[in-house]
Amino acid sequence: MADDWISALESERATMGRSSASEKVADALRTRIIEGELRPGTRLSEERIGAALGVSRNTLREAFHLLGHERLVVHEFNRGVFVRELDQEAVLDLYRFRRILEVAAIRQAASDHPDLTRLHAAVDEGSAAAADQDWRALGSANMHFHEALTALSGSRRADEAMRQLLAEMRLVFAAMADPRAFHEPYLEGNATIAGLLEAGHHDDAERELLAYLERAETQLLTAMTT
Amino acid sequence: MADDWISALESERATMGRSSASEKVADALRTRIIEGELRPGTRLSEERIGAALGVSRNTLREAFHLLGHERLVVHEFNRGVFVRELDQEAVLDLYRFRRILEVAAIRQAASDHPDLTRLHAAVDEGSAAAADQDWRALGSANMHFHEALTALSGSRRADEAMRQLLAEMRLVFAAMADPRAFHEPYLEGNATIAGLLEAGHHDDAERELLAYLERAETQLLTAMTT
DNA sequence: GCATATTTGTCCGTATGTATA
DNA sequence: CTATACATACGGACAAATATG
Repeated sequence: MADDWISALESERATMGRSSASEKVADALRTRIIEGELRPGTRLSEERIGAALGVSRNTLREAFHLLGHERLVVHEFNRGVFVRELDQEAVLDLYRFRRILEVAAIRQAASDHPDLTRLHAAVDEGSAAAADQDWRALGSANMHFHEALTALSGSRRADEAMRQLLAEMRLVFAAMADPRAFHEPYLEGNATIAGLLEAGHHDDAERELLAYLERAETQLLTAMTT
Repeated sequence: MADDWISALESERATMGRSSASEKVADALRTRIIEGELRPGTRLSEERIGAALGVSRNTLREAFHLLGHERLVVHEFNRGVFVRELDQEAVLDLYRFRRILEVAAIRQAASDHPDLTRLHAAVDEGSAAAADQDWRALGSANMHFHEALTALSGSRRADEAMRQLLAEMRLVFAAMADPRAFHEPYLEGNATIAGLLEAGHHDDAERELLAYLERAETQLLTAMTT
């Protein structure tokens, strides 16, 4: 059947005993969206999901708001809540914003000379994941790298904006056929950028990052046309 | 029959009829927060406000979520929602992020050579407000200028981030004793930046902007210590 | 520290309005 | 056009957490 995911949701009921019910519901739905189990475009019916999770519609609506805040779902008035679908224009804007945040972080690092251990840790995490051939972990490590890079800007808001942005990018990644082919090439790029920053060559690091983002963007866009 | 009123109603429908009850409630609360009528730190009781506005608690809670997304209120679990209070650290981060967004916009403008009419319009709007001695309008014009400046980056996300950021800054402005003394000096700075961009002197525009933001930031921070 | 009152978190039932087959 | 399914919104209820005396 096409909606096996709804019966799979029922197994979550046991773990949802304590603390903010709406957040628990949001967590359950978020992982299923990020894992690609809930495909973009599917409508999230209040009645059916509420019944499956054993929560009231009020609580469920609060969870929908949380996910809407993260842009993982879109709310259409009087029509319901749908898993977000990213079109090419959305991906373009995602990368425009990434360039703004990550370039600003590198330039800030040029004057601050901040600690880079988090950045190197993310590179190591990626190497380990690649060695284990765990492509999902490799994707996570890649995101951790860019989170750590953005953190160099010293702005919590920039951090949070990047976290949100990367969560949205998972919507596209989940639809990618071959996660290895997509994530693996960027492992070397991350190491290069970290090395250049460590050596104080911030201009080179910026150039490498921009080339890196350009490659990733075009690769994603061409994958979306097919 | 003279049923002109039907078409008159339909024009209303385009603007008003689209909004849900929770959005209307959020609008009402937002203006009261921005105008300073609801001071930072005050708790927004579900029961009292619900009764005052004639909406149910469920609807009111949805409105609270909307305002929470805009960071105008903070939600403390099992305690309620409060009008957000910005401390000095919050203002520091606000300005850190403004520098990132606005500097990125100017650098993008240096390569894109985009249309600057919106920017000049905001400057004119400020001049008119100053001539009318309407300091509230001057504050709005100032915000429109920075929105228009950020728009030069070409990123919708950057636009939205700046809109949110400026809405939060109103929380501090509302607490300022003398809006004239605060907003008036920046009118000249806006005109200078717009002129430098028009002339293609983007580096000078960036320097002027950074000095401008530095002044505003320290002025706000010192005003907050008293 | 305790007992009380208040307020939020959550759920339920229902009525109304809206979209779609 | 009708019928069905669904979202929106209301009001009441109770448990749990918090604030107050």
